Amino acid sequence: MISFYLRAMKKQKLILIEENTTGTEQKIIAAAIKIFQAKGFAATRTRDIAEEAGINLALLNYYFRSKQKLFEIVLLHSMGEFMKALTLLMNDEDTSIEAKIAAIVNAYHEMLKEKPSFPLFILNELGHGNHTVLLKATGLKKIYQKSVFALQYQAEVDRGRFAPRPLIWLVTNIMSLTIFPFMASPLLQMLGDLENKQYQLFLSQRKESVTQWILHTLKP
Amino acid sequence: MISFYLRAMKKQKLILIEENTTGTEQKIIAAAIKIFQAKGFAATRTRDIAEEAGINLALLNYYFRSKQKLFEIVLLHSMGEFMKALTLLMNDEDTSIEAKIAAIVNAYHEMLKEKPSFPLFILNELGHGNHTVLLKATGLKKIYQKSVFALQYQAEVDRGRFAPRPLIWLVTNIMSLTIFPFMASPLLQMLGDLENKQYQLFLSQRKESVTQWILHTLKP
DNA sequence: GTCTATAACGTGATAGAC
DNA sequence: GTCTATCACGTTATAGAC
Repeated sequence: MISFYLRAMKKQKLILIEENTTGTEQKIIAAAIKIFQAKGFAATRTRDIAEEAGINLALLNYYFRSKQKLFEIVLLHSMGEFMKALTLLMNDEDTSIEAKIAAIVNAYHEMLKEKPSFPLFILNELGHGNHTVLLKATGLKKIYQKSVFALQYQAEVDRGRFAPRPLIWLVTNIMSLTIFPFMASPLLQMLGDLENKQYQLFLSQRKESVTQWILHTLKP
Repeated sequence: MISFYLRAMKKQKLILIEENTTGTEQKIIAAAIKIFQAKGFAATRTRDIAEEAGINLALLNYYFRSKQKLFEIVLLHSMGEFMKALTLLMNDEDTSIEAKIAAIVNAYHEMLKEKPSFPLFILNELGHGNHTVLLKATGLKKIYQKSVFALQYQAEVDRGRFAPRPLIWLVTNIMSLTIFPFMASPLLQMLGDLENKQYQLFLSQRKESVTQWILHTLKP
């Protein structure tokens, strides 16, 4: 996975790094992913990353020139992970669009159960720095606009089964309904007076309804 | 507004500060709100706040003992602003629950048009530090659980018009559908290939449908 | 209350030995 | 490639004059 994004970045001439990453390099990247995602760019100290990787601070600067460069690799990789569910499932030739939506909702739930801090990290960093360049480097837009999913959606619109709106309406609703409840868990847990386990249960029960709600938003 | 929260914090013995805030104190708080909300705790330098307030750095530490203390005031105030739309509108005796939902959706849109970075700031800081204590200090839970809105909701559930689920289901959907599109604007703008103005238009057009979608999620 | 000057500390990055 | 030691700088916080 990582090498894929390194290749993408190389194409964009954003970084100059060899693909054949050594074991140490991998360890550092893995540690950086963990710490950066948990604390964000500003609150992260390169010393923490080095410690997590079990290596020395100097070595970190030997492999990656600076904190910023290392961060860009992490952000790009995170973006890829974050979009993986979407992009992979969107190009299944054999399933209906309804089935795809259900699969995407499910995939996001599985991922966010493991990494609830994921979307907050990405959206936060995307909002702060000028990382729009990086966004484009992932080639996300193309994958999204030329997907089987997009074609199926347009076909349904043409047939009059879906309201005639740009695809972004649907994607916005899918993400809103699936991702936000994970991002806002501290707030919603407090309001609903729910313990961690109870909140997890709420989310999984809710998941069963989400796909139906999304499909309803498509009606003309 | 600020004094209200200072009073709340005083009750909780979290900070020791006089209510009769001077002009200078207000200027510092206003500056702190602006900078902290824009950049988050870690990325903010007290120097920036002092400059924004037009005063000296030492003065900032004279009024507020530390960066942390000042931040807690800002976070608590921000929480209040963020929930204001919800809590005020939830206690209108004269409107139906449907009208309340529409009003809340509208209020959030108005607020987020002005301050799009608001929710990202709050959720991010809430997720990082141990600010759960602060959350409780706002007394949000009581306002929420004992509101007219909550009573109306329960009445509709008892009458069988709404599916028998805890109120948190509804609140989660309201927030998800209204707030997330603002938080994820860099990502969604890129995917939808929309300029800033086009994206604003998308959001306002979308708003017209959101209330209906929310009402649909209530059906048994 | 408000300022200047500075202390005390933390952090990113590098020099240089091995 | 990997380490120890250290630099150079920025930042929070305080001391002390006015």
